[in-house]
Amino acid sequence: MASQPTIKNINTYFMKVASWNVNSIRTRQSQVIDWLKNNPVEVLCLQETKVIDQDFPRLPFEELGYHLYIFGQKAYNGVAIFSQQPMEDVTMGFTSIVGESLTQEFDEQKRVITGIFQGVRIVNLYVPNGSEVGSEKYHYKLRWFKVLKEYLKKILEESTQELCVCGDFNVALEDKDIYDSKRKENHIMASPLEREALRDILTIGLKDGFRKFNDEGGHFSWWDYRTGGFERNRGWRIDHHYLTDKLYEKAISCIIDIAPRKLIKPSDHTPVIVEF
DNA sequence: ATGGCCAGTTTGACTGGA
Repeated sequence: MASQPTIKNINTYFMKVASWNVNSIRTRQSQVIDWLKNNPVEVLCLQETKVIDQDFPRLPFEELGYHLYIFGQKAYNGVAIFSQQPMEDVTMGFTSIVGESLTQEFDEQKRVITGIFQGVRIVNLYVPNGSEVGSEKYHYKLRWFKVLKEYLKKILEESTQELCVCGDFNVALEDKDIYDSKRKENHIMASPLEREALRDILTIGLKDGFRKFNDEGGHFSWWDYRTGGFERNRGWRIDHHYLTDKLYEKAISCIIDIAPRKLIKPSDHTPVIVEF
């Protein structure tokens, strides 16, 4: 776990932003509440909430003092941001940022939410899974990344804020982000075109917060339910925080908290927390 | 070597996840 700010860095401590694909907020409600009590992060970005907005369990999180910004749909996808103070300029989906001509096929799936917290623009993403390399869903994922780049470019052009772009990217950028990379060379989430699409987005000026602090392999944020994956540490690092330069320089930690993955009936993902 | 689990809905059978 990340330590509390020390004397040395206390003047630079500003906030923690966590990202967690919970695989249904209703099923994981009590785990998220418990986690927030132990980890009172300023901002929590959730993915795969899997519930329409009117059925989202707001109250228990509001009772913890959080403001909720939610963008959900029935059964699939769904993103949310919880924040300890109100956020400004909250926007759901791609369309209002980049216009309808690019995004018609994308905003039916609720995967994008952004807002400004204490002068930092938070972008919370649930990138399409892609199913299998070469499938229709795979090509949808690649097109989605192209629109994401336009979206982020537009946000960067139009704002003075630094960006924290986080979420479930469904891409492991490097071989060391996968437990057995040699056997996954053209696997979904590791294929060259997916990695190229994500790397291309990062060229607009974003850096991986986790890799500021850790060069090692073997650090994962998702483990398959089916394979006994967690027990064998057969995982992937696919949940990321990408930061613009000043935030990257300011960052003082980025850690993966594997404790929730050890619980009974866990999400298959576990939270990742950046502190700056 | 293979496939294995989980959540939600279309419910005891599908889709989608990754």
